[in-house]
Amino acid sequence: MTKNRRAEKRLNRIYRDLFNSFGPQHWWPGETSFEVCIGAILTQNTNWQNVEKAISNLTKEKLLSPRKLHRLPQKRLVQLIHSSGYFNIKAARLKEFLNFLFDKYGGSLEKMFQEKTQVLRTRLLSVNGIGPETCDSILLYAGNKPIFVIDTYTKRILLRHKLIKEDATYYDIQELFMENLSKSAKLYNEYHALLVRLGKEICLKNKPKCQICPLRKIR
DNA sequence: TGCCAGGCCGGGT
DNA sequence: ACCCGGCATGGC
Repeated sequence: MTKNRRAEKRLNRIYRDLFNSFGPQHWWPGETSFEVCIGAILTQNTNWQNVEKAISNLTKEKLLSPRKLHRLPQKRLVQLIHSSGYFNIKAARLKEFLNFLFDKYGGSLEKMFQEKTQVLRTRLLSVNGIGPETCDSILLYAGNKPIFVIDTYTKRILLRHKLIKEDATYYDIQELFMENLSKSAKLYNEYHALLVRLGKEICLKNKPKCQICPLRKIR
């Protein structure tokens, strides 16, 4: 996929329409970079509301730091993140991430993000439990790196606009955005947040002719 | 009530 | 190289 004037125009128009309609989304809805990393893992295939409860438990217990979570027994972690669902597997994934963070960067996110982005991306993807979306969410929303995040909402919306085909992969879709938009973390941040907002605002499955959609093509 | 939510892994073809 | 079952809660 190379730069494509038509795609460029449509993607910019979609962004403009969404921003005009919804305004800035102030993403990621987390306080610190570390909280973003934890949230990115906890929200895998899970409603954000359930994740917020889990994060709020960790906050209350003052456990929301790499060192504290690294030391916390996994059984206790399972209890605290119970509301986020898949608690056993997610506790293990959080531990995998923390082990990685301490092994490679002495537990410092700051050090981790000093790594060259592409190198860090490859390394994060090798952590068990971190796939493309979780990895890119960490890079963009915790590390402020210009990497576009793709999720199910994004794919669904682009399908409706016929900007991609059904069989497009994560990387196909990511390339479409990154080849055709200016390489800006701020833009990627807001754009993806707006797509999620749109995905939540309208029910694409049950309301095929939603009236409130700001994008005329999504009905 | 049943369906869905800001995925990813591992085993089977 | 795909395909699919499993993982689990809380809200509507």
